[in-house]
Amino acid sequence: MNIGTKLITPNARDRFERLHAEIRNRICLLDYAPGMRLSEQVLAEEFGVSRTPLRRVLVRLEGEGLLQSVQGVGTFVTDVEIAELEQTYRLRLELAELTGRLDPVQPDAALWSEFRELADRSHALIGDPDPRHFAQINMDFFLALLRLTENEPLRDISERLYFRTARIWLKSIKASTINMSEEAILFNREVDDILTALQVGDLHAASLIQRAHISMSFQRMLMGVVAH
Amino acid sequence: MNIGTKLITPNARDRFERLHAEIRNRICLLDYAPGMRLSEQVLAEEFGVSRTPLRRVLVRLEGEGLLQSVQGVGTFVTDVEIAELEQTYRLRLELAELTGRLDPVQPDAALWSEFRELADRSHALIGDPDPRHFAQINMDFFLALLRLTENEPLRDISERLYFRTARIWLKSIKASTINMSEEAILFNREVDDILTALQVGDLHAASLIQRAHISMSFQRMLMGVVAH
DNA sequence: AGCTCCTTTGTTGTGCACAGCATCGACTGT
DNA sequence: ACAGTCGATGCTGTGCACAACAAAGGAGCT
Repeated sequence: MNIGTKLITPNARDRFERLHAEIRNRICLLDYAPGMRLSEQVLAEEFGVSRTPLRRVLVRLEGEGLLQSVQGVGTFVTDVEIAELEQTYRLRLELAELTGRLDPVQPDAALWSEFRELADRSHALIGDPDPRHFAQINMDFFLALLRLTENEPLRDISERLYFRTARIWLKSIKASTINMSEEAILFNREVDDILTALQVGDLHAASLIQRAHISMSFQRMLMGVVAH
Repeated sequence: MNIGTKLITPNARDRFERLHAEIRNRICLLDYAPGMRLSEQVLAEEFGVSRTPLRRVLVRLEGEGLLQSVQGVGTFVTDVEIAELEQTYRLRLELAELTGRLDPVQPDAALWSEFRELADRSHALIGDPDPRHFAQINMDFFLALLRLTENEPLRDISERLYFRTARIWLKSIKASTINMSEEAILFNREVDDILTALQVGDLHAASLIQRAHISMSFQRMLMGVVAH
């Protein structure tokens, strides 16, 4: 069976995964902004399925804290309170460090080439600071770093928390386009610093650098919120 | 509106929560053992609903890693590989310690009375070492300790990981009934030690004690697995 | 004018019938 | 006797029609 027919004839599970990833991406990239109402019928028609399988995806996303359905009213993209956002970031700091301490694994050839690509993409970002590109690269880089640990539960919950808060970070970045270039430069420094640590095989150092940058990123985000 | 009518006329959301908690409990208390097949139709009839709302619950539980549905075959209670179990326990150790470090909050009167009740229940366990009672008390104690932090994301993921692995611990306890009494005594010591730390207001110490006991509990569990 | 009630409209939630799929067993050809 | 095939069976997945529900708007009364 080639790839073409696989795309044309997806079984139930694959279709579910596709829809899930697609809608999650739209939420995380702010195509669906926090507070926005989603129509089950419209989404179902767009994806060419009935409401039933689509609802399954929405239920999953509700379990992940990205959506909330209210009978008779609608399905809404969740927002994140500043208090909970701070708690999540403090937790993510600790988890980032754990990534370098629990079941760390040296990157293989495939992961290295992915890191190199990410470095190129992030460099290109300085000249063209598009918020959406920025968010996508940031997400890809985070997910790539997660592959440096073999601890699957740790990966799961780190991913979960990232998807829950990344869009709020993106929202604050978009709110102040002046800081976009500066933010892109700082992100490039983060990527370079972490890759340097990885090149000498010090995964724990890499995770500490990541931790520091997450912390600073959140501080800048708070500044931005206060300034506006 | 009194409680009676509320129980008779539950709205959709409450009903969902009830079914979710009920089935999750059955899985965690081994009423539904790992590998067992659940029938959507049988469950739906038992709870007096159609398959549709029940399936919503099952989808959520699948997202939490407790179930897995396969088209044409059935819905199965998941098992946990020994490798993943070890990873999860190592992660839970760290999270337990974080509970005492991130947003700790002193227990209020209600929580204190709950702790006293738990101490009584765990003492009663020594004379009557029933695995199911043991599991229920262990779970209630864990959830009570979680209320010592105000960090909601931390509570969420800790709960999640607990529900995922608690049943495996219970399974290994049930496999060797000889160790039940000994295990109950050790659990009582854990409760007493932690409550002692809480009485002097040292939440971080309490979390470190919990961490130590989780670690030792897992070690004993590995011994039991090797012995059988 | 302002308030109340009711109707209308659009949404998510539910029940049911059927499709898709995997498994098992019987049947048939060799 | 045996292997392969085909059909029966029972499961989850899907589509559709309708119920439950909440919000908005208008009619009618004070």
